[in-house]
Order: sequence, then structure tokens, then C-alpha cells
Amino acid sequence: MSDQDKLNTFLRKYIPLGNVEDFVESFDVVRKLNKKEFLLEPGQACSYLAFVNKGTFRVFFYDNAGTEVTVWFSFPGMMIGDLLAFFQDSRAIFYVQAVEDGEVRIIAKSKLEELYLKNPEYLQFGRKYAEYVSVNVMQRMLSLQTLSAEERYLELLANPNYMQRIPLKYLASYLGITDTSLSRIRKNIV
Amino acid sequence: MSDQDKLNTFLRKYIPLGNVEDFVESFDVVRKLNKKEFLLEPGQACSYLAFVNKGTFRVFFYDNAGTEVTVWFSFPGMMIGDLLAFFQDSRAIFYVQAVEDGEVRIIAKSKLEELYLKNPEYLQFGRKYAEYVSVNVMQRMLSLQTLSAEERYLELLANPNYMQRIPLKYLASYLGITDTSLSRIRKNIV
DNA sequence: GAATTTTCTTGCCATATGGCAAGAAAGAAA
DNA sequence: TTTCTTTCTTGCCATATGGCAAGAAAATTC
Repeated sequence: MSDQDKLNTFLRKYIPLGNVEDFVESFDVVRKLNKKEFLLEPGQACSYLAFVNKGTFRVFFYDNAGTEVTVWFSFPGMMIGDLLAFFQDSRAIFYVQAVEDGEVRIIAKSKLEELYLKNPEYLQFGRKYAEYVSVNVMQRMLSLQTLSAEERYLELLANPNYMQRIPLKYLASYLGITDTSLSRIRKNIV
Repeated sequence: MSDQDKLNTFLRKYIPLGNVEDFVESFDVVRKLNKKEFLLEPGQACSYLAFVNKGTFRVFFYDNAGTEVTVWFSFPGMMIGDLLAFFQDSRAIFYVQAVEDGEVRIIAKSKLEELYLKNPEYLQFGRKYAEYVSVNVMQRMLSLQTLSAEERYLELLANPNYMQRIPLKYLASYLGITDTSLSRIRKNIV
């Protein structure tokens, strides 16, 4: 499946009927990133979203103690960005970084808003995508609220995306634990 | 401020310009609930949202171990409902319960969708509200992921809504800890 | 206001997770 | 390959949170 097709498939989830060609075309900036390179850093304007063509990306920040906290991962066929800032129209709070060499296609928020005005179906996309994000974040919130670290790790194990290519220390902070603890949990499971 | 005005103020946050009268009128079912009464129970159709006129409401469920887990609270001027189900068009997963005597105004999802079709500005509401929910849930997720139970409790302390009227055992499960632990944390702080 | 129910606290001890530092293993660079 | 860097594991011990049960306190009901 071509990159274009992947984006098409993604948009079709939210816009089942109708033409999405000008939407696809509005993702008009392609950016290649090397492993560990930043797509975005805190303080920058982040008035855009990116669609992952290739590679794995992560969103992270440094907490008050200076510890790196991974907030989110994105895999090919998904969007990536600092959604907290994007939705609030603020400057970036997070880093967005390539976990491995990768490529994204970018759409500016201004373009997105033009599309919203042009076509109510595209506006439906805006709503449905935000609803989709809500649902995802709620599920992760619930898992942090109610499951043990081991149970959360087992959830990740069920998704092959997480188990290849991603250093365990990133997964540990994503799970809300230290890499030391994750190492012990893994030892316990096998 | 009248209940009508409260709802108006709420909607204006998302629809700053333009007329919201028919939107307000679509919240056309008023329901009074006694303390501990359920607005919604798991398995029911939950194709509506409620706006809190009076009282405090909470969303909760029973986890695998049979322990009650409070997922969310809503106070006057806010919406309440099983958003996970609402956004996914599924049957209710959660209980929605009055923490104290209260009153809500309800809008059916079907009405909401009529409004979306009628007026693109209302569709903007749908998008912005979902974005607002995303931001809120993300912030809570981050606090669960990165803060200690004590730090999370201190965050709640900063919001007067939580510190009146809500039994500590509900707050404890909202924080992801047992009521016993919350009791000890409180003892430690004072 | 007495009785009943619900909520909150506390003691004792168990388990989960963290902090640090050393070394092993794996991966990247030369 | 060899070297260098990054990541992962482990031991020792500390801290955070949980489980249970009893009693205290508060709220509700009669």
C-alpha cells in the first residue's frame, strides 16, 4: 500500500463517503527524520499534525525531577503531534521524536481549518478524530488508574507494535514505572 | 444565574458567535435525581449527554476484583455521561450516579446530530467539546502516570469542588488508591 | 435523639515499586 | 573486528501503597 493510500485509508475511517482528495493533498509537507531526531520541541509553534508514513514516533517530556516521561507512541498509519498544545492552540509542551528513521506528512492547522470551512464532512472529521483521541486517552487513563504495572505491561505485549523497535526504557516510562522495575516485571513473567 | 443561563454560558464557550437558542432548547428533558440515584447503568442505551444544573455526579464502574472505581466527577455547569460509550456509539459501560441530590438537562444524541447538520457552527461545538475532553483526560492521564498519590491528592485539594460534598472513598478510587491509603496521606499532610 | 448505616481512621504486616550503582548485553560507530 | 555508547539486568535496601479487621466518627433514618 502506497503512503498516499495509507493516508487515504486513515481519512476514510472518519469520512466514509465523499471525496477526500483535497484533504489528502493538504498534507503537503513531507519530512524525513533520522532516529532520535526531533519533529517538535517544547516552546515551538506546533500548529500542525503529522501523519506517520514510516517509522515509530514518540511524544515525551521531562518531569519536575528531570526524568524523561514518554506520553505516547505513534506507528505508521497514525497521526502524531503534541495534541495537548494543538487542541489548546498553545506552544508545544512536549518533544516529538523519531524512535527510528521515519517519515511523516504534515498538514498545517490553518489548512485544516480551511478544509473545515469548505466542507462540513471534513468538519465531521475534526469532531470524530477528537472523539477517537478521547476514547484512546480514557482507556489509557483507566489502565493507569486501575491496573498494576505488570498488568499494564501485559496489555502492551498484546500489541506487536510496541514489542519491536522500542527500547524498554521508553516503554517503562510510558507505563509510569522505572526501567529497573520493568526489567524485574519481565523477569517475573518469563 | 438561572439554569438556562448556565447552559447558555457553557455553550458560548464553544460557540462564541451566533445564536444558540435552538441548541439550548434541544436539552429538552429535565431530570431530578436523589442522592445515589442512577442516571445511567451499564448496558443501557446512553445516546444522550446531560448538563448538570444542580448537584454533583460521578461516573464509576466495578473492576475485575469487584472494587468500585470512580472515573470522573461533574459539577454544575459541566456535562456528564458515559463519554466512552457515547463517542463509540455503544451501550453504557459505566454507572452515572448522583453523589447528592441534583438535576440535569438532557440532550439526545439524535437531536445533537440534527443540530450538527443544521448549523456548521454547532458542528464546531461537537469538535471543540471533544477536543476539550481530550485535553482534560490527557492531563489526568499524565498525573496518574507521573505523580505520586500524595501529589495527585494535593492537586485535588486545589479545586474546591472536590473537597466538599464528595465522600473520601470516592476521591480515593478517583486517585487510583484505596480509601485506607488516602486516609494515611491526609494524616501525613496536616 | 436513639438506632442504624455509612464512612473514615488506625495498627499490623505484606507486596509493589523505586533509587543507586555495578556489571552484562546489545547496538552503533570506526 | 574493535571500540565506544547505549540499554538492560541485578543486588541491596528504602519508600509507597495495599489488605484486613476493629473501632471511631459522621451521617442518615426512624
